[in-house]
Amino acid sequence: MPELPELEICRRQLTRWGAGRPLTGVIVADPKAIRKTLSSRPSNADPAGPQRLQDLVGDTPQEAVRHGKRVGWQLDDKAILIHLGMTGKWVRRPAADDPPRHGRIGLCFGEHTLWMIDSRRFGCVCVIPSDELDLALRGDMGPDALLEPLAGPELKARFRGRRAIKVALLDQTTIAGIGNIQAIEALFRARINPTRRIDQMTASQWHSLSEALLAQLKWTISKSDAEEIVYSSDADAPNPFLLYGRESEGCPTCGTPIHKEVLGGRSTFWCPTCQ
DNA sequence: GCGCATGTTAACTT
DNA sequence: GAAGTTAACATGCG
Repeated sequence: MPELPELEICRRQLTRWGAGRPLTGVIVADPKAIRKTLSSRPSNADPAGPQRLQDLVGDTPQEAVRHGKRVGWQLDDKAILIHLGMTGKWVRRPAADDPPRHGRIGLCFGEHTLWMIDSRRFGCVCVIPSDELDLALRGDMGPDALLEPLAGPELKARFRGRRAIKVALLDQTTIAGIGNIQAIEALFRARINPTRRIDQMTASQWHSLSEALLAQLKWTISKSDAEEIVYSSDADAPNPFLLYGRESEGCPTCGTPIHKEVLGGRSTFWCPTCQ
């Protein structure tokens, strides 16, 4: 379930599981998961990708890094660039196990194999030269919402046009890392209506939003971290969010039924009273 | 069978 | 052109 918090967990896990250990093998269960550039389309697969990945065997990865929803993992003179799409995640399994369901790419470190599993196949990996990693990670994205948080005035300055604030938050070129759920929850924390036009937001609202974004991300990360130390099937995990997925339930603050509406093509939830 | 899904982006429409 | 909106991608689930 990847937005910025899940990618931050992914970064920590890859580091914990593989940094400083030589890569002993790779398994390409789905060649189309390796693309020339980060792309959500399997049709953009890199024909030379499997060989490029194979060539990394023997190299040793360093600490993984992250910008927005992208993760980079530098090895000796190449780097792996990772995007998890809608349904990707990494798990660690004993090397002797069969490939997990929807396992796409396996990175072997002796006794264990790290698997990227991704049912919907929007996720991908790329193998690039190390010196291209920084540029590939950042691309034309805005500052990372967690590592480079903006105060109210700076935040306001980055938002142009008249779009609804919730739609603008999902635009990665403005701020990198905010997805649909984090946008919904942060706007509730800031008590801002998701349909509010960005050119009509007050200085006070930009300030609230700035604090709410950071608090929301940190909260989700701390929550996931505790749960994800031991990986378990996340099939029917309880919904930990205040508004997301709770249409018609009572607002946690005032009890008003939560409103759901599609904004910018994605389901959006808010409290008609508090926001 | 139908509707929906946490991301990205090509293709439309204003 | 700019800006905003929708459909499509591939697949599973309730």
